[in-house]
Amino acid sequence: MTKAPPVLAPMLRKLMKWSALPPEDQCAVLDLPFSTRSVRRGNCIMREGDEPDHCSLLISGFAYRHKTVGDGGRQILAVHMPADIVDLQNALLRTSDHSVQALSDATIADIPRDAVRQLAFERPRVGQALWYETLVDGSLQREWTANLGRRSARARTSHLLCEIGLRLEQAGLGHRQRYELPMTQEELADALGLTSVHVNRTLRALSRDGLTQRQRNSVSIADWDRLALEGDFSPDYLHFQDQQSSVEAPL
Amino acid sequence: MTKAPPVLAPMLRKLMKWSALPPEDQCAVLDLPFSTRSVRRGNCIMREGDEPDHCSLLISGFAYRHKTVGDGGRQILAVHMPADIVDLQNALLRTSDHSVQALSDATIADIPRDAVRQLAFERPRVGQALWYETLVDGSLQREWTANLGRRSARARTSHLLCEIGLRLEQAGLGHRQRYELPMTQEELADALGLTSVHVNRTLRALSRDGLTQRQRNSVSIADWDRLALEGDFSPDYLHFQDQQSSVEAPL
DNA sequence: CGACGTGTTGAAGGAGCTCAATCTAAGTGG
DNA sequence: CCACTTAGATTGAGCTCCTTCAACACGTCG
Repeated sequence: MTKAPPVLAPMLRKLMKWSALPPEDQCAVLDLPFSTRSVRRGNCIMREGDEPDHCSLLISGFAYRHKTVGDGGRQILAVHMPADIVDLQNALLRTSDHSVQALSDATIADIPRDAVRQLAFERPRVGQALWYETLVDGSLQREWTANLGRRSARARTSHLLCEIGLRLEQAGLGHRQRYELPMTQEELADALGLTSVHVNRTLRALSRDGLTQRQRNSVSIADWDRLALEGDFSPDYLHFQDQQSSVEAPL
Repeated sequence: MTKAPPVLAPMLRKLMKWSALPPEDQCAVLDLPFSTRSVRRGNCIMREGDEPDHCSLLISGFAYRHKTVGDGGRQILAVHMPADIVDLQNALLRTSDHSVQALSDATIADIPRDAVRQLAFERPRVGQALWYETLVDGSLQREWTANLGRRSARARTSHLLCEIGLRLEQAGLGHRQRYELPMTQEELADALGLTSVHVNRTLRALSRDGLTQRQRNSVSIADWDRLALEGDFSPDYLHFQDQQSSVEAPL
């Protein structure tokens, strides 16, 4: 369906981290049917209550999952980067329980859910890798929950900056201490369970204290160790240690 | 390994909700090797950082998952009831990223992780049901995140009481408006990201306003609709609608 | 240029926290 | 059966972290 680097190659690379796949399994992944689409910054990739017949892979750009609560507030649940399968749950669950929206202009590959399901069960090794994805996703969600529930604004913010840096680095998309993150303070606030005003003050304070700097969309972390300490960040929950080629991301 | 009602029957019943299993798959589930153990209230079933070689099924009693953060605070991530597989993630992930502790005296069945993995991939229908479990678990975790991040103490508390009621009812363990919940206000506080003092005041206020009553470990919800409204509770995220025999739990 | 989205800052208020005392009920041992 | 203990619930007073409201600054883009 495509030429040199196949569109689904990033997905395959990601799955291979969890278990080595024989060539025929690799081909099966790359040969999955899909259709791509472009989404502009701010637009929805999937909406809560939808009953999508496909799983979406983020090819380029950033996105986030979120829920809207009764009083109109929005809670961002996760931030996604290229190669993330943003809604693997659609493979089995009928109704989407949250929305996914683009943080930047993005490209999506939609893979029919039946194809994903079939792949998972005809090729157990691929299925296992997909299950891994789901489980690690759950681990991130648990840490996010703890972050919101039991840390101060300053710690929450530090933690988020560390997490995103490390994930980007791990995905080969940048350096943990210097990366581009297309999120406004308003969006950061919704991710952190704070108001944009308070995020502003918190970022300002981190900057004043020589921990980070931020201008436009770029984040640079001046003192990783101190930021990790302040953010109570320890990367175990990312489960890098479960990966095959533990390239390792020593803290 | 056992006589009349087999120990793993509750697990099978749960999995069957997601997809009808042929008799031989059912037998395979019931024939899983396991060993049981008793855990006293307050004791650990699994500890963060452990590398367990088994998945634990909660046979009787209540339990909760939690993480400890830097300053000693504790965040409860989920509450579990009989028939829940409290750590399916151990089937694949090496290191546990959170702890599981007993809320009441409890019985656990430990199933070797290799057996779970093998079952999942030799019997795709069972594998699919297990994957369902993982995905629904993720959905609950997302809602929990939103609850902590964007709702007031009163709404959070109401939401939790609704969720647990409905899940107990769904599991055939009680009535949504009247159930036993062996949690102290301290534990509720750690689940809600609040202090026990504030939980006390909030519960008191809910009681004063005629929404709920609580004495010792029993919860009774006087006005379900109003509590659900206050708690911004809508049960879609529990994914009952994805179940086979939609016995349905109409709100 | 004017408008809009985003970031920045101040001042005031409030939801929830801390600290600390008191109350209650269920053990537990004599 | 009662004194004693103890875990948990309850309540008050004061404080603080974060929110709300509002104004202003800055840059981009029509």
